[in-house]
Order: sequence, then C-alpha cells, then structure tokens
Amino acid sequence: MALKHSRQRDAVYNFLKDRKDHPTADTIYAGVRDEYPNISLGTVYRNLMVLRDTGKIRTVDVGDGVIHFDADTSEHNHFICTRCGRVEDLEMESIDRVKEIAAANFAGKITGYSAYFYGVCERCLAEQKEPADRQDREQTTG
Amino acid sequence: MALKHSRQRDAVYNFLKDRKDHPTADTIYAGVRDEYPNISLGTVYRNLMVLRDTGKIRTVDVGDGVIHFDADTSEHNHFICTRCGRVEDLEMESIDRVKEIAAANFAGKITGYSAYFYGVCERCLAEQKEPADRQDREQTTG
DNA sequence: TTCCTTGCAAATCGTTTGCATAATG
DNA sequence: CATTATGCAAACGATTTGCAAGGAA
Repeated sequence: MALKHSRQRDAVYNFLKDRKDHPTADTIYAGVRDEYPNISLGTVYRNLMVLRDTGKIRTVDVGDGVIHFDADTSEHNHFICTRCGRVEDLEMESIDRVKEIAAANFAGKITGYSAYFYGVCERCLAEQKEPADRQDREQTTG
Repeated sequence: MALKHSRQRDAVYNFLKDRKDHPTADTIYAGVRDEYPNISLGTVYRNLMVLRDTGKIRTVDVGDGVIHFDADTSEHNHFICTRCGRVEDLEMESIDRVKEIAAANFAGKITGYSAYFYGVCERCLAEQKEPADRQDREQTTG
C-alpha cells in the first residue's frame, strides 16, 4: 500500500480544509460532487479514512451516530449544541493540564484525550424559540 | 407513556448495575438471556433507552461505532485502551474545574461534558506482546 | 507494467420499528 | 379494561467491501 496520488483524495481534503464546521461524510460527498460529479460515496469514505490514518484530518465522534470530520488536527476540544446539533471548536487554556491531572492517579499510559462539552450555543441562546424542524435531543450518547 | 413495570427491564438494569466495565447492547443481551432466554435484542435496546431517558444509566460513546452502557451516572471520565479496547472509569480530581475553564472563554451555555482518554491500560502494559486476535486501532473516532 | 484507486452495487452490522400478543396497573 | 411492554422479523442508515475497469508511478 504505497499510497499513490489521486485527484479525488485531494478534492476531499480541500473541501474539508477550509471549513470550520465538522461535516459528515454525506456532506463532504455532496460538496465534492460539484467538482467530481461521478465520485462515489465509497470513494469519499475510503479517502477520509486514508486521510485520517495519514494524520491529515481527524474524526470527531459527537455521539449522534454519525462520524464528523475535522481538518484541524491540533489538540482542541469540541462543543456540541444540544438544541441545533452544531459542532464548534472550543478553545481552552491549560488543555495540557487536563491530561496531566488525569494521568496523576492512573496506572496505564495516557497518550491522548478528547473532550466534548454539551450545552446551548450562542446562536440558539439568542433566538429563544427553538427551530421548528428539530426537537431537543438532550442526551444522546456521550 | 406512563411507564409500567417490567421484569425484562429490571433484568437489564440489574445486569448492568453491578458491572464496572461498559458492556454493549449485545453483551447485555447475552447476559440477560441466562435469566430470560426468550428476551429479544429489540427489547434490550428499548429498555436501555428507557433507562437512559429515565436517568438510571448513561450511554458511553467510545468511538468504536458501538454504544456502551454504564450504570454509574455520576460525573466521571473514561479511559479507552487502544490496544485491547477495554473501557475503564477514570477518577480525576478537579473534574469541575475543567468545565469552568472551558466555560471561561465561551459564549454559549455549557451544561455538561464528557472526556475520553486514550492510551494503553495497565494490563496491556504488563504483557508487552499484544493479543494475537486484535490489531491496534490507534485512532478510531474520538 | 505494476499496483493503487475508483465507481458501482451488494453486503455488513448496529440499532430501530411495525405488528399482533402478553403482561401490568 | 386501558395501556404499556414483548418477541419476532423486517426495515433502516451509516459505513464497508468485492470486483472489474481506470489512473498513477
């Protein structure tokens, strides 16, 4: 598996690269089809996995049963709005401290960590009425 | 939906109650069948969801594509061994601090959070050779 | 030419759901 | 009796995979 170059893979990566949200495979598929109308969902998935295994992107498991993708591989946390489902990045100082604190009383070796914060996003707080097409999903999986 | 009592639901909960690991629906299904050989997977799922919505148990999304269940609903974090897949509880001081730190520079309202730590568990560290039937899955979804 | 990639469609697999019947209050 | 819960099997939906054909080194 010497990994050859492919236009489709580039397209998938480029689509993800300049995005601040965290799209799912379907969204990426739809987006890339503008440029490559014949690309298949399978190819999108395969490339997403290759990109992840290569360390170019990361997967984000929000707990809604669908995998989200993120081109920002730097260590950062995510916030999931329980009202609209939006996934945002969450900057946080002393993010390293958390890992240290956890490692303190743990016998195994901790190599990484990811945290998910749930709540109501700024936008949803503003419009007090909740979107008609979407019911709250307070606790899914997390 | 007045929620009547059911033996099967009790069985599901009791199976989960005295467990420190975080079994999946399939494991719970297999376990409960000792007592109720005719119980169906669907019933197990339905009851697990009821128990979750009732706050009796919580779901844990490890990132392996399968939902894990935990009867310990107290606020605590989890550690996932990337070598054997084991999911352990991870005690951690100042767990509240983390939420505060995160809330500091965030515009929305944070109601809850869950963190997942990845690494190699104590047991796997001991036996340096990795189990033959399982390959490393360093980064799945997280 | 060799081997990786693609597109397509079929296959997986965890989870959900419709329905007729059984259990509960 | 009025409802909720169950078992079974079929339905779902996201992700994966086999295969023949196309593209890159």
